Amino acid sequence: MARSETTKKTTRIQRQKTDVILEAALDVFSDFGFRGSTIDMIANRANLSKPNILYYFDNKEAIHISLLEKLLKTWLAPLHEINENNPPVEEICKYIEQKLNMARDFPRESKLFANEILQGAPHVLPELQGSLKDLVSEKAKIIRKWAAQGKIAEVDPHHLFFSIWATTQHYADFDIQVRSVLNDETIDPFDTAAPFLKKMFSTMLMP
Amino acid sequence: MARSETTKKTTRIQRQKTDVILEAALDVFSDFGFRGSTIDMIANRANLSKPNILYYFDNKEAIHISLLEKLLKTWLAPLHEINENNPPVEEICKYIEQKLNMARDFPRESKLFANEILQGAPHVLPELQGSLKDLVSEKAKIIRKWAAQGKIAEVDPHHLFFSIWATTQHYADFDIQVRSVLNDETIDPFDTAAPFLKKMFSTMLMP
DNA sequence: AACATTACTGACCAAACGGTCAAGTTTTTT
DNA sequence: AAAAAACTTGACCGTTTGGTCAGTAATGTT
Repeated sequence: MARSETTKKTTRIQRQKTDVILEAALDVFSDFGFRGSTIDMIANRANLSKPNILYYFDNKEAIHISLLEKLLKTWLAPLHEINENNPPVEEICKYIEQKLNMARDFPRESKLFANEILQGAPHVLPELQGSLKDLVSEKAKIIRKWAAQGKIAEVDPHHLFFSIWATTQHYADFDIQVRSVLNDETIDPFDTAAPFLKKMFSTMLMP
Repeated sequence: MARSETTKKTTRIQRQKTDVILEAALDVFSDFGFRGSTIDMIANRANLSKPNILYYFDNKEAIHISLLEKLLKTWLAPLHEINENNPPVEEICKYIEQKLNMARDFPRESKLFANEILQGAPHVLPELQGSLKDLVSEKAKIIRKWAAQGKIAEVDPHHLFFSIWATTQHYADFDIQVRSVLNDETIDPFDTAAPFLKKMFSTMLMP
Protein backbone atom coordinates (compact mmCIF):
# COMPACT_ATOMS: atom_id res chain seq x y z
CA MET A 1 0.00 0.00 0.00
CA ALA A 2 1.35 3.42 -0.94
CA ARG A 3 2.27 5.64 1.98
CA SER A 4 -0.20 8.24 0.79
CA GLU A 5 -3.01 5.67 1.01
CA THR A 6 -2.45 5.29 4.74
CA THR A 7 -3.69 8.84 5.23
CA LYS A 8 -7.23 9.33 6.39
CA LYS A 9 -8.67 11.23 3.42
CA THR A 10 -7.35 12.33 0.04
CA THR A 11 -5.84 15.74 0.33
CA ARG A 12 -5.45 18.55 -2.16
CA ILE A 13 -1.78 17.76 -2.55
CA GLN A 14 -2.51 14.10 -3.15
CA ARG A 15 -4.88 14.92 -5.98
CA GLN A 16 -2.46 17.38 -7.54
CA LYS A 17 0.59 15.17 -7.30
CA THR A 18 -1.07 12.00 -8.54
CA ASP A 19 -2.24 13.96 -11.56
CA VAL A 20 1.25 15.28 -12.19
CA ILE A 21 2.70 11.78 -11.85
CA LEU A 22 0.14 10.17 -14.16
CA GLU A 23 0.68 12.88 -16.75
CA ALA A 24 4.43 12.33 -16.67
CA ALA A 25 4.01 8.57 -16.66
CA LEU A 26 1.80 8.74 -19.75
CA ASP A 27 4.56 10.63 -21.53
CA VAL A 28 7.15 8.07 -20.58
CA PHE A 29 5.17 4.84 -20.91
CA SER A 30 3.74 5.77 -24.30
CA ASP A 31 7.23 6.53 -25.57
CA PHE A 32 9.18 3.62 -24.15
CA GLY A 33 6.63 0.99 -23.14
CA PHE A 34 6.29 -0.42 -19.65
CA ARG A 35 9.56 -2.30 -19.49
CA GLY A 36 11.47 0.46 -21.23
CA SER A 37 10.38 3.07 -18.72
CA THR A 38 11.97 3.68 -15.35
CA ILE A 39 10.60 5.33 -12.25
CA ASP A 40 13.48 7.78 -12.49
CA MET A 41 12.37 8.84 -15.95
CA ILE A 42 8.87 9.48 -14.66
CA ALA A 43 10.25 11.30 -11.63
CA ASN A 44 12.38 13.58 -13.78
CA ARG A 45 9.54 14.38 -16.13
CA ALA A 46 7.30 15.15 -13.15
CA ASN A 47 9.98 17.16 -11.34
CA LEU A 48 9.67 14.93 -8.31
CA SER A 49 12.07 12.62 -6.55
CA LYS A 50 11.84 8.89 -7.04
CA PRO A 51 10.87 8.18 -3.42
CA ASN A 52 8.19 10.82 -3.73
CA ILE A 53 6.66 8.98 -6.67
CA LEU A 54 6.62 5.85 -4.55
CA TYR A 55 4.91 7.79 -1.80
CA TYR A 56 1.89 8.08 -4.06
CA PHE A 57 2.04 4.75 -5.88
CA ASP A 58 2.96 1.33 -4.55
CA ASN A 59 5.25 0.59 -7.44
CA LYS A 60 5.82 1.11 -11.13
CA GLU A 61 3.12 -1.35 -12.09
CA ALA A 62 0.52 0.51 -10.03
CA ILE A 63 1.12 3.66 -12.05
CA HIS A 64 0.73 1.73 -15.27
CA ILE A 65 -2.48 0.05 -14.17
CA SER A 66 -3.88 3.35 -12.97
CA LEU A 67 -3.25 4.86 -16.39
CA LEU A 68 -4.86 1.94 -18.20
CA GLU A 69 -7.95 2.08 -16.01
CA LYS A 70 -8.40 5.77 -16.66
CA LEU A 71 -7.84 5.15 -20.35
CA LEU A 72 -10.31 2.30 -20.77
CA LYS A 73 -13.16 4.36 -19.37
CA THR A 74 -12.81 7.14 -21.93
CA TRP A 75 -11.60 4.92 -24.72
CA LEU A 76 -14.85 3.04 -25.11
CA ALA A 77 -17.13 6.02 -24.69
CA PRO A 78 -17.65 6.63 -28.45
CA LEU A 79 -18.70 3.02 -28.98
CA HIS A 80 -21.32 3.34 -26.25
CA GLU A 81 -22.87 6.22 -28.13
CA ILE A 82 -23.85 4.24 -31.21
CA ASN A 83 -27.62 4.52 -31.26
CA GLU A 84 -29.89 2.09 -33.01
CA ASN A 85 -32.50 4.72 -33.78
CA ASN A 86 -30.30 7.11 -35.72
CA PRO A 87 -29.44 6.77 -39.42
CA PRO A 88 -26.94 3.87 -39.63
CA VAL A 89 -24.33 5.28 -41.96
CA GLU A 90 -24.32 8.63 -40.18
CA GLU A 91 -23.93 6.83 -36.90
CA ILE A 92 -20.96 4.79 -38.11
CA CYS A 93 -19.34 7.85 -39.68
CA LYS A 94 -19.73 9.74 -36.43
CA TYR A 95 -18.03 6.88 -34.64
CA ILE A 96 -15.16 6.89 -37.13
CA GLU A 97 -14.73 10.62 -36.74
CA GLN A 98 -14.69 10.35 -32.98
CA LYS A 99 -12.12 7.55 -33.02
CA LEU A 100 -9.94 9.47 -35.45
CA ASN A 101 -10.16 12.59 -33.33
CA MET A 102 -9.11 10.60 -30.31
CA ALA A 103 -6.13 9.22 -32.20
CA ARG A 104 -5.19 12.78 -33.13
CA ASP A 105 -5.80 14.39 -29.76
CA PHE A 106 -4.70 11.53 -27.50
CA PRO A 107 -1.91 9.73 -29.32
CA ARG A 108 -0.14 8.89 -26.06
CA GLU A 109 -3.18 7.04 -24.81
CA SER A 110 -3.47 5.17 -28.09
CA LYS A 111 0.16 4.13 -27.96
CA LEU A 112 -0.09 3.11 -24.34
CA PHE A 113 -2.99 0.86 -25.21
CA ALA A 114 -1.29 -0.53 -28.31
CA ASN A 115 1.78 -1.37 -26.27
CA GLU A 116 -0.32 -3.14 -23.68
CA ILE A 117 -2.16 -5.23 -26.27
CA LEU A 118 1.01 -6.05 -28.17
CA GLN A 119 2.50 -7.48 -24.99
CA GLY A 120 -0.53 -9.74 -24.61
CA ALA A 121 -2.67 -7.43 -22.47
CA PRO A 122 -1.17 -8.53 -19.14
CA HIS A 123 -3.08 -5.85 -17.25
CA VAL A 124 -6.37 -5.51 -19.14
CA LEU A 125 -7.15 -9.00 -20.39
CA PRO A 126 -10.12 -9.36 -18.02
CA GLU A 127 -11.61 -6.12 -19.32
CA LEU A 128 -11.15 -7.24 -22.92
CA GLN A 129 -12.90 -10.51 -22.27
CA GLY A 130 -15.54 -8.87 -20.11
CA SER A 131 -16.80 -5.35 -20.62
CA LEU A 132 -15.30 -4.84 -24.07
CA LYS A 133 -16.57 -8.13 -25.43
CA ASP A 134 -20.03 -7.47 -24.03
CA LEU A 135 -20.16 -3.95 -25.40
CA VAL A 136 -19.06 -5.06 -28.86
CA SER A 137 -21.51 -7.92 -28.78
CA GLU A 138 -24.31 -5.50 -27.95
CA LYS A 139 -23.40 -3.13 -30.76
CA ALA A 140 -22.91 -6.00 -33.18
CA LYS A 141 -26.55 -6.84 -32.68
CA ILE A 142 -27.50 -3.36 -33.81
CA ILE A 143 -25.41 -3.70 -36.95
CA ARG A 144 -27.06 -7.02 -37.75
CA LYS A 145 -30.48 -5.54 -37.16
CA TRP A 146 -29.76 -2.65 -39.51
CA ALA A 147 -28.64 -5.13 -42.13
CA ALA A 148 -31.71 -7.31 -41.65
CA GLN A 149 -33.89 -4.23 -42.12
CA GLY A 150 -32.05 -3.47 -45.35
CA LYS A 151 -30.73 -0.19 -44.01
CA ILE A 152 -27.13 -1.19 -44.62
CA ALA A 153 -25.34 -3.94 -46.52
CA GLU A 154 -24.65 -7.28 -44.90
CA VAL A 155 -21.30 -7.11 -43.12
CA ASP A 156 -19.62 -9.01 -40.34
CA PRO A 157 -20.05 -6.59 -37.43
CA HIS A 158 -16.95 -7.71 -35.57
CA HIS A 159 -14.67 -7.25 -38.52
CA LEU A 160 -16.30 -3.91 -39.15
CA PHE A 161 -15.31 -2.76 -35.70
CA PHE A 162 -11.83 -4.25 -36.02
CA SER A 163 -11.33 -2.35 -39.26
CA ILE A 164 -12.48 0.91 -37.76
CA TRP A 165 -10.21 0.47 -34.78
CA ALA A 166 -7.25 -0.57 -36.89
CA THR A 167 -7.52 2.23 -39.43
CA THR A 168 -8.11 5.04 -36.98
CA GLN A 169 -5.58 4.04 -34.34
CA HIS A 170 -3.03 3.41 -37.06
CA TYR A 171 -2.58 7.16 -37.46
CA ALA A 172 -1.56 7.50 -33.83
CA ASP A 173 0.36 4.27 -33.28
CA PHE A 174 2.21 4.22 -36.61
CA ASP A 175 2.48 7.98 -36.78
CA ILE A 176 6.19 7.88 -37.55
CA GLN A 177 5.65 5.56 -40.49
CA VAL A 178 2.72 7.54 -41.84
CA ARG A 179 4.71 10.75 -41.78
CA SER A 180 7.76 9.08 -43.27
CA VAL A 181 5.83 7.77 -46.23
CA LEU A 182 3.82 10.89 -46.96
CA ASN A 183 5.82 13.24 -49.09
CA ASP A 184 4.21 16.49 -48.13
CA GLU A 185 4.97 17.51 -44.59
CA THR A 186 2.61 20.46 -44.75
CA ILE A 187 -0.46 18.24 -44.92
CA ASP A 188 -1.79 16.81 -41.68
CA PRO A 189 -2.44 13.09 -42.23
CA PHE A 190 -5.53 13.29 -40.04
CA ASP A 191 -7.18 15.88 -42.29
CA THR A 192 -7.02 13.65 -45.35
CA ALA A 193 -7.64 10.43 -43.45
CA ALA A 194 -11.06 11.52 -42.23
CA PRO A 195 -12.78 11.83 -45.62
CA PHE A 196 -10.98 8.76 -46.92
CA LEU A 197 -12.15 6.52 -44.10
CA LYS A 198 -15.66 7.91 -44.08
CA LYS A 199 -15.93 7.25 -47.77
CA MET A 200 -14.50 3.76 -47.47
CA PHE A 201 -16.84 2.64 -44.74
CA SER A 202 -19.95 4.38 -46.02
CA THR A 203 -19.42 2.91 -49.48
CA MET A 204 -19.14 -0.54 -48.01
CA LEU A 205 -22.27 -0.06 -45.92
CA MET A 206 -24.47 1.20 -48.77
CA PRO A 207 -27.27 -1.35 -49.11
CA MET B 1 32.92 -6.47 -33.45
CA ALA B 2 31.63 -9.90 -32.53
CA ARG B 3 34.30 -12.48 -31.83
CA SER B 4 32.90 -14.67 -34.59
CA GLU B 5 33.38 -11.84 -37.08
CA THR B 6 37.14 -11.89 -36.51
CA THR B 7 37.27 -15.30 -38.12
CA LYS B 8 38.42 -15.52 -41.68
CA LYS B 9 35.31 -16.95 -43.32
CA THR B 10 31.84 -17.81 -42.13
CA THR B 11 31.77 -21.40 -41.02
CA ARG B 12 29.00 -23.96 -40.98
CA ILE B 13 28.65 -23.57 -37.23
CA GLN B 14 28.43 -19.79 -37.51
CA ARG B 15 25.57 -20.03 -39.97
CA GLN B 16 23.72 -22.58 -37.85
CA LYS B 17 24.13 -20.77 -34.57
CA THR B 18 23.26 -17.33 -35.85
CA ASP B 19 20.05 -18.83 -37.24
CA VAL B 20 19.25 -20.45 -33.91
CA ILE B 21 19.93 -17.19 -32.09
CA LEU B 22 17.83 -15.08 -34.45
CA GLU B 23 14.96 -17.54 -34.21
CA ALA B 24 15.06 -17.43 -30.42
CA ALA B 25 15.45 -13.67 -30.42
CA LEU B 26 12.40 -13.28 -32.64
CA ASP B 27 10.39 -15.26 -30.10
CA VAL B 28 11.58 -13.12 -27.24
CA PHE B 29 11.60 -9.68 -28.84
CA SER B 30 8.14 -10.09 -30.36
CA ASP B 31 6.76 -11.10 -26.98
CA PHE B 32 8.45 -8.59 -24.71
CA GLY B 33 9.73 -5.81 -26.94
CA PHE B 34 13.35 -4.75 -27.15
CA ARG B 35 13.70 -3.26 -23.69
CA GLY B 36 11.66 -6.03 -22.10
CA SER B 37 13.88 -8.75 -23.49
CA THR B 38 17.16 -9.87 -21.98
CA ILE B 39 20.08 -11.65 -23.54
CA ASP B 40 19.60 -14.37 -20.95
CA MET B 41 16.05 -14.96 -22.16
CA ILE B 42 17.30 -15.32 -25.71
CA ALA B 43 20.12 -17.59 -24.54
CA ASN B 44 17.72 -19.84 -22.67
CA ARG B 45 15.34 -20.08 -25.59
CA ALA B 46 18.25 -20.90 -27.89
CA ASN B 47 19.81 -23.36 -25.45
CA LEU B 48 23.06 -21.42 -25.52
CA SER B 49 25.02 -19.58 -22.89
CA LYS B 50 24.91 -15.80 -22.72
CA PRO B 51 28.58 -15.37 -23.60
CA ASN B 52 28.05 -17.67 -26.52
CA ILE B 53 25.31 -15.39 -27.85
CA LEU B 54 27.76 -12.50 -27.55
CA TYR B 55 30.32 -14.52 -29.44
CA TYR B 56 28.09 -14.24 -32.50
CA PHE B 57 26.60 -10.79 -31.97
CA ASP B 58 28.25 -7.63 -30.68
CA ASN B 59 25.41 -6.85 -28.32
CA LYS B 60 21.67 -7.06 -27.81
CA GLU B 61 20.99 -4.23 -30.23
CA ALA B 62 22.88 -5.99 -33.02
CA ILE B 63 20.55 -8.97 -32.75
CA HIS B 64 17.56 -6.70 -32.92
CA ILE B 65 18.84 -4.80 -35.93
CA SER B 66 19.72 -8.03 -37.69
CA LEU B 67 16.17 -9.23 -37.23
CA LEU B 68 14.69 -5.99 -38.51
CA GLU B 69 16.87 -6.03 -41.58
CA LYS B 70 15.85 -9.58 -42.43
CA LEU B 71 12.25 -8.63 -41.81
CA LEU B 72 12.15 -5.52 -43.96
CA LYS B 73 13.34 -7.39 -47.01
CA THR B 74 10.51 -9.90 -46.98
CA TRP B 75 7.95 -7.53 -45.53
CA LEU B 76 7.80 -5.30 -48.55
CA ALA B 77 7.92 -8.05 -51.15
CA PRO B 78 4.14 -8.20 -51.72
CA LEU B 79 3.99 -4.47 -52.39
CA HIS B 80 6.69 -4.82 -55.02
CA GLU B 81 4.53 -7.30 -56.85
CA ILE B 82 1.69 -4.89 -57.61
CA ASN B 83 1.64 -4.76 -61.38
CA GLU B 84 0.20 -1.92 -63.37
CA ASN B 85 -0.82 -4.17 -66.26
CA ASN B 86 -3.03 -6.55 -64.33
CA PRO B 87 -6.68 -5.90 -63.43
CA PRO B 88 -6.58 -3.29 -60.65
CA VAL B 89 -9.08 -4.71 -58.19
CA GLU B 90 -7.67 -8.21 -58.53
CA GLU B 91 -4.22 -6.84 -57.96
CA ILE B 92 -5.23 -5.02 -54.79
CA CYS B 93 -7.14 -8.04 -53.51
CA LYS B 94 -4.12 -10.21 -54.11
CA TYR B 95 -2.04 -7.75 -52.11
CA ILE B 96 -4.54 -7.80 -49.25
CA GLU B 97 -4.56 -11.57 -49.22
CA GLN B 98 -0.78 -11.71 -49.16
CA LYS B 99 -0.55 -9.21 -46.32
CA LEU B 100 -3.19 -11.08 -44.36
CA ASN B 101 -1.42 -14.37 -44.91
CA MET B 102 1.78 -12.82 -43.66
CA ALA B 103 0.02 -11.58 -40.53
CA ARG B 104 -1.29 -15.10 -39.98
CA ASP B 105 1.91 -16.98 -40.78
CA PHE B 106 4.45 -14.52 -39.38
CA PRO B 107 2.80 -12.85 -36.41
CA ARG B 108 6.10 -12.55 -34.58
CA GLU B 109 7.58 -10.52 -37.39
CA SER B 110 4.51 -8.31 -37.47
CA LYS B 111 4.71 -7.68 -33.75
CA LEU B 112 8.42 -7.02 -33.90
CA PHE B 113 7.82 -4.39 -36.54
CA ALA B 114 4.87 -2.89 -34.69
CA ASN B 115 6.95 -2.59 -31.55
CA GLU B 116 9.73 -0.90 -33.46
CA ILE B 117 7.39 1.64 -35.06
CA LEU B 118 5.54 2.32 -31.82
CA GLN B 119 8.84 3.26 -30.18
CA GLY B 120 9.47 5.75 -32.97
CA ALA B 121 11.39 3.47 -35.35
CA PRO B 122 14.81 4.06 -33.73
CA HIS B 123 16.43 1.40 -35.93
CA VAL B 124 14.54 1.62 -39.21
CA LEU B 125 13.68 5.28 -39.62
CA PRO B 126 16.10 5.70 -42.55
CA GLU B 127 14.49 2.79 -44.36
CA LEU B 128 11.02 4.23 -43.79
CA GLN B 129 12.04 7.60 -45.19
CA GLY B 130 14.03 6.02 -47.99
CA SER B 131 13.17 2.74 -49.62
CA LEU B 132 9.67 2.43 -48.16
CA LYS B 133 8.69 5.96 -49.07
CA ASP B 134 10.05 5.52 -52.59
CA LEU B 135 8.31 2.21 -53.08
CA VAL B 136 4.98 3.55 -51.87
CA SER B 137 5.39 6.62 -54.00
CA GLU B 138 5.98 4.44 -57.05
CA LYS B 139 2.93 2.28 -56.38
CA ALA B 140 0.82 5.34 -55.59
CA LYS B 141 1.44 6.50 -59.12
CA ILE B 142 -0.03 3.28 -60.44
CA ILE B 143 -3.14 3.72 -58.31
CA ARG B 144 -3.58 7.26 -59.58
CA LYS B 145 -3.11 6.10 -63.16
CA TRP B 146 -5.75 3.43 -62.75
CA ALA B 147 -8.12 6.03 -61.35
CA ALA B 148 -7.39 8.46 -64.18
CA GLN B 149 -8.17 5.71 -66.67
CA GLY B 150 -11.47 5.10 -64.94
CA LYS B 151 -10.48 1.59 -63.95
CA ILE B 152 -11.03 2.27 -60.26
CA ALA B 153 -12.65 5.00 -58.22
CA GLU B 154 -10.68 8.05 -57.17
CA VAL B 155 -8.96 7.32 -53.86
CA ASP B 156 -6.01 8.73 -52.00
CA PRO B 157 -3.35 6.08 -52.69
CA HIS B 158 -1.42 6.66 -49.49
CA HIS B 159 -4.43 6.27 -47.27
CA LEU B 160 -5.39 3.21 -49.25
CA PHE B 161 -2.07 1.59 -48.37
CA PHE B 162 -2.28 2.74 -44.76
CA SER B 163 -5.72 1.15 -44.47
CA ILE B 164 -4.56 -2.12 -45.95
CA TRP B 165 -1.55 -2.24 -43.65
CA ALA B 166 -3.58 -1.30 -40.61
CA THR B 167 -6.41 -3.76 -41.17
CA THR B 168 -4.26 -6.75 -42.07
CA GLN B 169 -1.56 -6.31 -39.43
CA HIS B 170 -4.23 -5.66 -36.83
CA TYR B 171 -5.02 -9.37 -36.77
CA ALA B 172 -1.45 -10.21 -35.80
CA ASP B 173 -0.59 -7.28 -33.55
CA PHE B 174 -3.91 -7.07 -31.71
CA ASP B 175 -4.50 -10.79 -31.84
CA ILE B 176 -5.28 -11.01 -28.13
CA GLN B 177 -7.95 -8.33 -28.42
CA VAL B 178 -9.46 -9.85 -31.55
CA ARG B 179 -9.78 -13.24 -29.90
CA SER B 180 -11.10 -11.74 -26.68
CA VAL B 181 -13.89 -9.93 -28.47
CA LEU B 182 -14.93 -12.72 -30.79
CA ASN B 183 -17.29 -15.04 -29.03
CA ASP B 184 -16.67 -18.15 -31.00
CA GLU B 185 -13.25 -19.64 -30.38
CA THR B 186 -13.74 -22.29 -33.03
CA ILE B 187 -13.64 -19.74 -35.84
CA ASP B 188 -10.26 -18.53 -37.01
CA PRO B 189 -10.40 -14.72 -37.25
CA PHE B 190 -8.23 -14.85 -40.35
CA ASP B 191 -10.72 -17.00 -42.26
CA THR B 192 -13.52 -14.48 -41.86
CA ALA B 193 -11.27 -11.43 -42.14
CA ALA B 194 -10.14 -12.28 -45.66
CA PRO B 195 -13.54 -12.04 -47.39
CA PHE B 196 -14.52 -9.05 -45.28
CA LEU B 197 -11.46 -7.02 -46.21
CA LYS B 198 -11.55 -8.03 -49.84
CA LYS B 199 -15.17 -6.95 -50.05
CA MET B 200 -14.50 -3.68 -48.26
CA PHE B 201 -11.65 -2.61 -50.47
CA SER B 202 -13.06 -3.86 -53.76
CA THR B 203 -16.37 -2.10 -53.07
CA MET B 204 -14.54 1.12 -52.42
CA LEU B 205 -12.50 0.77 -55.57
CA MET B 206 -15.42 0.06 -57.91
CA PRO B 207 -15.47 2.91 -60.40
C1' DA C 1 49.43 -36.98 -34.58
C1' DA C 2 50.48 -32.35 -34.05
C1' DC C 3 49.07 -27.87 -34.76
C1' DA C 4 45.93 -23.94 -35.62
C1' DT C 5 41.68 -22.10 -35.61
C1' DT C 6 37.15 -21.77 -34.02
C1' DA C 7 33.71 -22.39 -30.46
C1' DC C 8 32.37 -22.16 -25.77
C1' DT C 9 31.90 -21.03 -20.69
C1' DG C 10 32.29 -19.94 -15.53
C1' DA C 11 33.38 -16.26 -13.04
C1' DC C 12 33.25 -11.70 -12.84
C1' DC C 13 32.27 -6.44 -13.22
C1' DA C 14 30.01 -1.95 -13.45
C1' DA C 15 25.84 0.29 -14.22
C1' DA C 16 20.97 0.57 -13.91
C1' DC C 17 16.97 -0.35 -11.62
C1' DG C 18 12.99 -1.05 -8.29
C1' DG C 19 12.22 -0.21 -3.95
C1' DT C 20 13.05 1.05 1.36
C1' DC C 21 13.75 3.93 5.35
C1' DA C 22 15.00 7.12 8.85
C1' DA C 23 15.07 11.70 9.33
C1' DG C 24 13.73 16.23 8.02
C1' DT C 25 10.31 19.80 6.14
C1' DT C 26 5.84 21.62 5.15
C1' DT C 27 0.99 21.93 5.71
C1' DT C 28 -3.15 21.38 8.31
C1' DT C 29 -5.66 21.14 12.49
C1' DT C 30 -6.63 22.42 17.11
C1' DA D 1 1.39 28.87 18.77
C1' DA D 2 1.77 24.20 19.40
C1' DA D 3 0.74 19.61 18.11
C1' DA D 4 -0.45 16.38 14.57
C1' DA D 5 -0.58 14.87 10.15
C1' DA D 6 1.07 14.83 5.65
C1' DC D 7 4.81 15.34 2.55
C1' DT D 8 9.66 14.97 0.85
C1' DT D 9 14.32 13.19 0.17
C1' DG D 10 19.39 11.60 0.49
C1' DA D 11 21.42 7.63 1.26
C1' DC D 12 21.14 3.04 0.86
C1' DC D 13 20.20 -2.07 -0.53
C1' DG D 14 19.55 -6.27 -3.21
C1' DT D 15 18.77 -7.74 -7.79
C1' DT D 16 18.99 -7.67 -12.62
C1' DT D 17 21.27 -6.79 -16.69
C1' DG D 18 24.56 -5.97 -20.56
C1' DG D 19 28.86 -7.09 -21.36
C1' DT D 20 34.03 -8.83 -20.59
C1' DC D 21 37.76 -12.07 -20.23
C1' DA D 22 40.93 -15.67 -19.38
C1' DG D 23 41.02 -20.18 -20.00
C1' DT D 24 39.12 -24.63 -21.90
C1' DA D 25 36.99 -27.67 -25.31
C1' DA D 26 35.91 -28.87 -29.88
C1' DT D 27 36.75 -28.80 -34.64
C1' DG D 28 39.36 -28.47 -38.78
C1' DT D 29 43.92 -28.69 -41.29
C1' DT D 30 48.37 -30.47 -42.48
